[in-house]
Amino acid sequence: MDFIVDYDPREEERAQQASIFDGLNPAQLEAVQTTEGPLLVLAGAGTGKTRVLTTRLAALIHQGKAFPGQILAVTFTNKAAQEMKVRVSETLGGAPVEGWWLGTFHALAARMLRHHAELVGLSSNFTILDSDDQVRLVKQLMETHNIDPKKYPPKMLAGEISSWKDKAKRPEDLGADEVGDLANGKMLPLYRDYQNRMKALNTCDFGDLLLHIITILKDPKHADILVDYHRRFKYILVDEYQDTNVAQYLWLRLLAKGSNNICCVGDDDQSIYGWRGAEVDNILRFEKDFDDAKIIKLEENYRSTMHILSAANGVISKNNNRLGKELYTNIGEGEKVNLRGLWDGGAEARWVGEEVEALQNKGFKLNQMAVLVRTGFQMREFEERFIQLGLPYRVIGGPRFYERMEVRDALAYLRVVAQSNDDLALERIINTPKRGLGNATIQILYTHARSKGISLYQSILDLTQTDELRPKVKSTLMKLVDDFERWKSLAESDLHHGELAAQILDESGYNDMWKMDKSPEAPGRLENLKEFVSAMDEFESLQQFLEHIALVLENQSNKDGDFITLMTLHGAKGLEFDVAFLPGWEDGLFPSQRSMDENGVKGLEEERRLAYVGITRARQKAYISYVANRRMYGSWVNGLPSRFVDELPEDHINVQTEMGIYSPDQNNHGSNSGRSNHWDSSGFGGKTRQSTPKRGTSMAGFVSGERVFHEKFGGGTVTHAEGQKLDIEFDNAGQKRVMDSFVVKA
DNA sequence: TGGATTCGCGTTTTT
DNA sequence: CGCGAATCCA
Repeated sequence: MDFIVDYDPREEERAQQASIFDGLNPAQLEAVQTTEGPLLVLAGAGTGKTRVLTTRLAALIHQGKAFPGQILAVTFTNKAAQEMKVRVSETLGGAPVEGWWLGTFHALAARMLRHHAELVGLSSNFTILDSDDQVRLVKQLMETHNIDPKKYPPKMLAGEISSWKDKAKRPEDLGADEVGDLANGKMLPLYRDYQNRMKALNTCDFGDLLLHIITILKDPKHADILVDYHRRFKYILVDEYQDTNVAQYLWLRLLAKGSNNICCVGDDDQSIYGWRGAEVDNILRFEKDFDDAKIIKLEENYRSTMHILSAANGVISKNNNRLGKELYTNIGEGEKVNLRGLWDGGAEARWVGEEVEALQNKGFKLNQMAVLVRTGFQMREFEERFIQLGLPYRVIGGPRFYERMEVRDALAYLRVVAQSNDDLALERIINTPKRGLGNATIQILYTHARSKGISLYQSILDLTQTDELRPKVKSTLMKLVDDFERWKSLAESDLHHGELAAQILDESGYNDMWKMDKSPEAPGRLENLKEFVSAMDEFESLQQFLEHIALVLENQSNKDGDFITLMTLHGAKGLEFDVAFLPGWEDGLFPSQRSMDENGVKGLEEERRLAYVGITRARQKAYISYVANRRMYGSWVNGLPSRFVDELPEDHINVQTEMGIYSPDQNNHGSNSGRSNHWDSSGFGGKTRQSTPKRGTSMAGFVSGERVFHEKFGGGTVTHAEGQKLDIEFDNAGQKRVMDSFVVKA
């Protein structure tokens, strides 16, 4: 059986010699050693949860309780899977971990599904669509259903379908009340068609990987399959449990019902992927579904100083929907969290730059500093400033390698070679590079394909036998299928697929297209294509490579050198830095207005968890800042300090201010200030704001050479930098009211 | 068909 | 403002 990997019996010997449990605290030890039955480990930030998981895994093997192949270790991201592999391997003295059931939900589900694909109408070489393909498919289907893409953006409808899949709902599982009247009530037929089309194309989207395998495992007709997996997996380990969606939960539950030995590790306070289907409720359900479940909390933090932890605790304690943990540390008091209000985004970037340089002089390494922003556009100002200062920085995020246009194009060629029924891939590259095959031609091909119920590729083969197409078009298409047929036979020969890819890119003219291109990105794209080809060499088959690139491939970020890191708060999860800068704490930006508008209290609480994640990234120093003026989408927007600023516990904060900027008064600026109930008013951002400023906004600007700071917001007391106090009442009708303005010397 | 121009809109991000 | 998509026009 391919999934069983023997372990080296000398491991036990090694275990005798060096205890892998050294240095674990009692709670961690208990979590590691409670190997029988369901266990939920609630582990706060920086409490060593990954260590618990890896130690546990290693211990199971060390102690001979399970072979690697009998352990299902599931993580949420590839990064986490990678880290786990490395650490387990280290603990086991360098044992290889290839072939273990250790990986992400999607990768493991895909692996299972390959064995049983025919049971859901697929063949085992199905390809995996990315979200871009999904949207294009939805868009195509919308046409046949007469759904207006202007009224209903394809992206939105694709999102709706994905969210059903996140909940493990197939079209036939959806009740009338669950469908809603989106797209004039045509969502269900659209979803049904979408699924049928996917089967015809022999593809899965990400949601399908889990959906299909759940369908199979649940089916009483295939009870033997589930029984088989139950026999295989003696232990199940799950990381980042708070990020699981319903489908992932169901999958886990189905598999865990065999041995009942399931250990989940997570932190409800760090659930920041709710917008993508994660359900914190899965943590609560755990106790219900596994009635003898044991719960262990890890609350001792080994990362941050007490002031930082207390600041984080203070903020997160404002969330009502949480299980409740209070982190503590023995590291020491440390420094208070620095809080600073500034004039605008430029000033904020300059200030951060100054602090960074000062810290460098004190011996802090750039590698141990990070600027963590809520949204990507905030990065620009920091980049500009860092460039001016000559500070080396590294931006994490942005488009991933395999999301780049040229990589996806190259991939599309290979997908057609691997599976010529992949219409979406073929459509992508049929006229890339330009071959003179425009919309009109593609429509003809599609019409033919649809009427015959065949694939695009097939319909090219058909139509090139007739005279329905213009001679020029016909010969171009014949050349194209000739090429593909040749590449397909090469793929089956023993030509290495790396070489095959290189050949395809050359012969198709794709490489030339970029060589001719004068744009500044072109050289980089060629570089990426080279990398793409060399990445292929590491895989045994084209099939394996395609799966890897769809599910696994990471951005390679060079860790060498001393760089300050610039990334979003989401990207920072699981990382830690000596120094964390948290700029942009303005209401509407953070917490994000949209999150609050769309998801109300739930959205706000998720934003608050994001704040918690942000603060707890810092080991020694945290800097929080907000500005009065920020440039967004080309125009100036004025903001108030985030409500999270108000929530920072005073005792752990070192408040700094700058001219013309107020700092909130802790006593009078609280929850009944009128702000907290009004996230649904369009108080911030967007076009509405400019024409009708509402309560909750302030205005600031330059008037005749002097800085004038107008207050136009309601609620509470505001202290200005100069010590003036300004009492402001808010208008219950939500009307904007200029309460006062004053002049600050420039 | 495809280059040029206007339009419209704008989190976070994993697989 | 800046980018991608839709639309226009040769």
